[in-house]
Amino acid sequence: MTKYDNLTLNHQLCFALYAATHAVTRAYRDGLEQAGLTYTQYLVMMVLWEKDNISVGSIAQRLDLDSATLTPMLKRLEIAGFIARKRNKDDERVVEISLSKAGDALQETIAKVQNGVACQTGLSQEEFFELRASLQRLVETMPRNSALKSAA
Amino acid sequence: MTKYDNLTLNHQLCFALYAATHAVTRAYRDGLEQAGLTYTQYLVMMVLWEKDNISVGSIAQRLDLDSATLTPMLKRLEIAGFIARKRNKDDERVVEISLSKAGDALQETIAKVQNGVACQTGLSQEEFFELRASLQRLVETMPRNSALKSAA
DNA sequence: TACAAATATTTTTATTGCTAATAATTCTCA
DNA sequence: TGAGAATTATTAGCAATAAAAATATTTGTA
Repeated sequence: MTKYDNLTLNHQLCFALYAATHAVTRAYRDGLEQAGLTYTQYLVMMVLWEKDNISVGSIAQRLDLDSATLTPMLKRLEIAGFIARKRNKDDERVVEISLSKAGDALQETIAKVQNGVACQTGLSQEEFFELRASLQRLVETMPRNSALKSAA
Repeated sequence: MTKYDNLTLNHQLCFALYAATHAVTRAYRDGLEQAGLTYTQYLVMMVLWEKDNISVGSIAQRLDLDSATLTPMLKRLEIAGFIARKRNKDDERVVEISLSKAGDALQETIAKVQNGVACQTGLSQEEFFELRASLQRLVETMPRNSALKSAA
C-alpha cells in the first residue's frame, strides 16, 4: 500500500477517469475509423451537428481547446470532405465552419456506432444521468485556466 | 437540436468524460511539470507507488496500454531518474521496473499537488465516492478488447 | 530439436496538444 | 481621423501519446 493513504481516493478518481475515457474511446474507435474519424474529430463533428455554421473560436470554447490545436484538426476534416471553412463577411477575422453534405450525412452512420457503444456501457438510464451530472459538476467547479499558478 | 435526440444522452456522456479528463489533467499539469512528470507518466508512477518491482506487462495491463506505448514512456522516466529497468533473472524476457530513490521521494512532492487538485474539484467525499464507483463500473462493464469487431 | 508462445523493443506513422510568434481585421479613444 | 490595442485564426516548432507491424530474445512444448 502507498504511504499516502489519505490520497488514495484521489488516486482512484484519476485512474477511474483515465480508464473510463480510454474504455469509451476504444469502444468507439473501430466504428469511427470505418467512418473516417478519430475520436476527437468526432467530438468536433458533434458540436457541429448540434449547431452548424459556427466560428473556430466557438468550437474551441465548447471543447475547451486552443484554436491552435483546432485549426489542424479542422483542416483534416476539411480534407476528408466533412466540413467547409469560410471567412465571415461581416467580420473577416472570423472563420466559420459549416457541415458539408457528407458531414451531415455522417451523423446517421455515427448514430449507429453510438448506439452500439451505448449498449456496451451497461449503465441504466439512471446511472447514466447520475454519472453525467457528476462529471459536469466536476468540470464546472474546476477552474478553467489554471489561475492558481501563483499559489503553487 | 440534433436529428438524433435519442442519442443526446450518449453525446453528453462523451463530452462529460472528455471535459472532465481534460479539466483534471490541466489542473495537475503545472504541478506535475514542476516535478518533472507528464500526466501519463504520473499515472505510471502511481502504479509503481502502489506496487514496486513489477513487469512492463503488468503496468501495461494496469493502465490498459500497449507495451509498445509504455516502453518509450518508461525510457523517459528512466532518463529522468525516477525508475530503473532490469531483466528478470528467472525469465529474461521480462523487464522489471523499480522505483529509484528519487522516484520514491517524488511521491511526497506529488502528494501535495494532488492535495491541491482535490481541493479544486469541489466534490464532497460522498460525491467523490459515487463518481468513482460509477466510473469503475463503467470500465468494468465495457469490453476490454473490442471483441465486437465482427458485429460492427 | 523444431516450432509455438510470451515478452519487450524498435520502427513507423498519425494525432493531439501546447507555446510563441505572426498576420489580418476590428475596435477604441485621444 | 489615426495610432495603438484587442480579437481571431493561422503557422511553426516541439514533445508526448498511441497504435500497428515487424523484430529480437527467451521460454515452453510437442
